[in-house]
Amino acid sequence: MPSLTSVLGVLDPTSDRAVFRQIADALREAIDKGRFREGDKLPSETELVDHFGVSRMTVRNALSLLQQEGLAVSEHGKGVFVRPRPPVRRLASDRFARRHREQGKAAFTVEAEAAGSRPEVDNLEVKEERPSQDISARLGSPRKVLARRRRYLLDGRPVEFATSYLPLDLARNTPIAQPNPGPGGIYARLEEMGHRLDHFDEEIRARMPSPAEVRTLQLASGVPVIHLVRTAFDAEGRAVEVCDTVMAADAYVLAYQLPAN
Amino acid sequence: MPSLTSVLGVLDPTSDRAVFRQIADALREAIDKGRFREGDKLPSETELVDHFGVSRMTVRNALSLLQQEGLAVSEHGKGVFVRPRPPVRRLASDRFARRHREQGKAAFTVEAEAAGSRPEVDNLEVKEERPSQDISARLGSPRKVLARRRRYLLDGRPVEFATSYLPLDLARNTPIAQPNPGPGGIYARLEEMGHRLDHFDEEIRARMPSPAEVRTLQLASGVPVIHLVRTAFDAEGRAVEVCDTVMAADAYVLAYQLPAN
DNA sequence: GACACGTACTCGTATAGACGAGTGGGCAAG
DNA sequence: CTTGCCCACTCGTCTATACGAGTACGTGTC
Repeated sequence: MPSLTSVLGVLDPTSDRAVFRQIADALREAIDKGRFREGDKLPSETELVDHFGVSRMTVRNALSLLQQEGLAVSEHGKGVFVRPRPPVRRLASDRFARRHREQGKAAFTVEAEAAGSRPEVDNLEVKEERPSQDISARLGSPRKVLARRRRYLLDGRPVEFATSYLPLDLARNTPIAQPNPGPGGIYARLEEMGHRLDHFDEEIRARMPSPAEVRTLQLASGVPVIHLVRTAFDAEGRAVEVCDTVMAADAYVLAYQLPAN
Repeated sequence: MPSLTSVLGVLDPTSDRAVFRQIADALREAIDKGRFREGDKLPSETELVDHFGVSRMTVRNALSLLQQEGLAVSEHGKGVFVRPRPPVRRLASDRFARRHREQGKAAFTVEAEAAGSRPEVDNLEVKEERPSQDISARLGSPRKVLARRRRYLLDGRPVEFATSYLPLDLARNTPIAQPNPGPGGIYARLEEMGHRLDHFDEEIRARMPSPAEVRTLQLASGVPVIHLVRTAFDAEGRAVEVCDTVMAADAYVLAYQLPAN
């Protein structure tokens, strides 16, 4: 195996760049050049201390930088590893087209199985509650809403946490208030109930996760979340559902098609 | 002014939660509750050291956590501040509709001025180059492409860095190869040249920025980027342009409208 | 008043040391 | 062979100290 010097080079003591940044640069470059590949173990803190002749805190600063950048993950007792790129789930903009609703299975399940992954849904919760100000405004200020919460996993890994909100007067005592709303999901039920869906508005933000989100999505540090809020409108222009979704950003690509006219 | 204890509480020595996490929790809670507001200065490291009775490194670990979460920013020589939420630029999915192209000014300029901000474009670069593998595949494998790079700023703050790629056979010796392609931008020129635009495909990812992106977008730590790749197709189904855009995630909300059928 | 300077405060960087805790392999006892 | 333990190695947390560098402000000089 090649010497650390040939892989990482040495420090430039004349540089005004902070030592821990130089070390981070060296590691980043080695990763970019493929000297360390996805899942590979980086040199241990002790090895880096010996190689660069610096204190351990300096090395840890460097490694911490790489983790903030999402390039590396540390595992207690094992080492620091080049962060593997998980398989990406692609969300196409036609995923809510009526033709997809008419089959039966949930969209998430169908797509995941087509991609060769094992889908799971957990943390199911359906309850009535008072809406937050934001949700309330989007739904036309209902006094109470039905909230449907669930978490989606691929091959055991949580990738998405979503909550649907529906005005209570619309959802109470319907299949939508059941844990399993039946084939085609709540959009199919809404249409059966006479709310022909017209269009969806989606708003997309990206940000760093809250500590709670880190827990429920088991996020590595340096992984942002995509926050998507979708509002469903029926043919009369009424907002009939708002779906608030937080996704692990390293697991998703969102795809949209826009007409040019 | 209230005592630090009433704002931040005290440590729980019996807790198994790491001290620096407890300190971060206390600060986070105080921020959430509005005890510290946007732009407010947090207690200095020294004050926190005195208040919690811990060493400075522990306090710095806590503050560093908040910065990674995007909740705080530090300024050398001044202090650590609650990160202000910059005004958000909203990108609607109809922003490339033909009717918007027919006026004249660049979309960015028009929107920014409408929102009361001062728009700027800089770092203009137009050159011919060999496409990367990804760009090449999206454009139908041209040997060379015209690359148009520019950076967008709002009120002096960089918010977006974009590169447009066009097959060279299509763009060479046209207004598109000029630094300023004229009213309506390159999409207007493409249509004048007979490439009637049919639709756009957009792919959206979110991730942490590279060090180079941190520089060009002057990103605070804890701010992800939104990476958007748009491909423009003409009526014959040919990909005539790919636009690769990196946006400061805290400056943008992307909005899309999807039909339900 | 304008300017230079010193000083106190801020965060940034780095060192050295200590102990805790998770992991995995080897070795010895059963 | 299996089980259980120990040990070596890993990263996690925390202390204590030191100096550098950017900022703000007051003070004294011109």
